[in-house]
Amino acid sequence: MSKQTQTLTVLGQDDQDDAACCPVITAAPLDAEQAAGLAQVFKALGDPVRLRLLSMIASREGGEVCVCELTPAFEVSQPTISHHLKLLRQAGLIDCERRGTWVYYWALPATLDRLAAVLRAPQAATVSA
Amino acid sequence: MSKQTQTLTVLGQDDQDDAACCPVITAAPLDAEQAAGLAQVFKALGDPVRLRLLSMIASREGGEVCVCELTPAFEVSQPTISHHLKLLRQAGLIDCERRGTWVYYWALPATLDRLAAVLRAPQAATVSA
DNA sequence: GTCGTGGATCGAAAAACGTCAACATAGAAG
DNA sequence: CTTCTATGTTGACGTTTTTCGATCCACGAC
Repeated sequence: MSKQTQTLTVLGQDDQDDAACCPVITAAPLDAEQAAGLAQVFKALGDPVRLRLLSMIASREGGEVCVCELTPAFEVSQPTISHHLKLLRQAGLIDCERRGTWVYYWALPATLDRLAAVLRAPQAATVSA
Repeated sequence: MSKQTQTLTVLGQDDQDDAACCPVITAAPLDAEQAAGLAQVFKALGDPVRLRLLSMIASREGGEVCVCELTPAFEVSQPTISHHLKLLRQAGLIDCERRGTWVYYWALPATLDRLAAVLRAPQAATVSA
């Protein structure tokens, strides 16, 4: 199931060095390559249906949501939901696994955190709990 | 200059109550209205040129950048830059003012912070400096 | 006033996007 | 095997977006 189209890794999830790992918009101008990668992730968030899908998945207590729960929550067709889920997955925001008849999706919080870090102004310090 | 098309206020910049002010993606599913407003702001970030423009403006020490500095930094035409700046302004991410011959843009960090808060997973606590 | 420059606006063309109906695929149950 | 259900994929269509050249407006200089 995880072999469709390859997932983005533009945010440097694996090899974070020091500062090259996560650009911050308020710190320095993005170069074209960083901007292109980040833009694709933000673009994935730039649709109301995808935002609601992501929030339904990311806010789920158990961490996983079956597609059969997502589809009836919208007024668009099932192929459209499937298409949006694919885009969210290609953006590295969610992942999925087939278990029997059903497919379950979960959020990838590392991507969300890194996106938040890109936007965060430097006036607030973060302390890990 | 600030009378073109009206600026978005979907993030509740003015009247933040308690939790209704700033939805958090990992806390609860977004309703359709919240998602529509947030999607428009994220869509504004979903373009490489706009991301670079925003980072050039937001990272400027003095806080202001003249359009005459932004335009030659890209390989697209001046009307295109003007168009992207307009979209960023309609998203509430930047604002501008004409001063004599030139127009200066600056970032609106409150919008950036609120977007970051929407994405932030609950596992990290923030402490204001 | 006229002229020149910085920047926004106006169409228009090409590309990308969102959506659907139709079809394909994977697994469960007979 | 066949059949049924849950999802993903394909191809097409209408809409939106991105980009440009041409034009217009605001301002300073003269």
